[in-house]
Amino acid sequence: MISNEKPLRALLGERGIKPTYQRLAILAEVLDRRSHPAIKDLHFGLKTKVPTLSKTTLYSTLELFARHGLVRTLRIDPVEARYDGWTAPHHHFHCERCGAILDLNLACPTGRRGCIDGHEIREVHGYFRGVCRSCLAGAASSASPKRGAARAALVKHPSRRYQHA
Amino acid sequence: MISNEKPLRALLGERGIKPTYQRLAILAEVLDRRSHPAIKDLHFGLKTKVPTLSKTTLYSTLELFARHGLVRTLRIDPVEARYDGWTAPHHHFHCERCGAILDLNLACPTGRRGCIDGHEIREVHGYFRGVCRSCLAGAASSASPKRGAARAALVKHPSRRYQHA
DNA sequence: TTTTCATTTGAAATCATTTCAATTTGGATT
DNA sequence: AATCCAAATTGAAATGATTTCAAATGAAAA
Repeated sequence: MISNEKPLRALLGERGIKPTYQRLAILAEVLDRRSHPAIKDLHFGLKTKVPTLSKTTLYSTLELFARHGLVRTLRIDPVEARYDGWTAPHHHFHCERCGAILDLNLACPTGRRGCIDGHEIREVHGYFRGVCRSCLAGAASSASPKRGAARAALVKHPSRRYQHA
Repeated sequence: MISNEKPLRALLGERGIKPTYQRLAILAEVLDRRSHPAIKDLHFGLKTKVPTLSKTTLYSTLELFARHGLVRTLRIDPVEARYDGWTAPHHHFHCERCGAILDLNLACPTGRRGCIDGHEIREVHGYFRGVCRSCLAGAASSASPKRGAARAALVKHPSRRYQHA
């Protein structure tokens, strides 16, 4: 019952990852989302399709995927890891008001690899922080996120932490 | 008993921050370190000078400093926040072996401010991850850090998490 | 001195992440 | 189909950074 199952199986197969039901579902979910979901968002989103799915499996599976370049782990949110199914080089913006993480179109050496100062570069992240367009437009009100440098409120499709009750 | 106290007082004074003994000590410590210490490192490093210093004070004080541009909060280490007393725009490299965070000399728009795609940019971070020069040189052995994507061992001046017992 | 207000403190709570042992699964073999 | 085995999954417990909170302290003003 996983939509688009064929190409997903292929994606895993190419990397020698056994295509279990959970893995296919997780991969489908993370590739389908543009909002850079956190573990708990994926857990919530998958609970209908895979009711028994544990967070432990989510953690280990996403680490597996990241290791094989299927997803990127974003550490821009101080509270929790966010996952990105779009692996082409691009930058990210984190709104400190609503917590949304947005893709940025910006020429930059995110694709840069090789060595710098003798260090072997394996990942490059351009992290921009500030207040997003919607929040600037006065979009929403206040209700402070509990942790991190972020302040005020919600809007959009952010990590659940930033949403109203 | 805080070395270099005068200029530190000035730094705080300019920003209207009351120069308490704790704040002066914390500021001195964070400015003096090149290793991007975590809270626990600062706590450890200050315990002689300020034996009663609580982590709560460290957290709140560093947040205060960050808000006033005296330090930068780095989120490149998945486990804990690291603090940087060097506020000029520059990039960072995180070694996934030993956990060290190193400054990179690299022309890049870390200084970029203003708006992108309508979002107001307040901070820019260039995060590079990989294996540092020392670790590549076969520097140290193995003893896995407990969390994060990082694997193997220690070396250098990393967050205590990555050090041998 | 007394009042007042900000700062500091330590203990407890929160919560993402990791660890771990037990269970389940699915493929291979009989 | 039944059995076996290694890998995958699970849930519960542990870990540890960070936050919350109320009480204690300190320092300046009245």
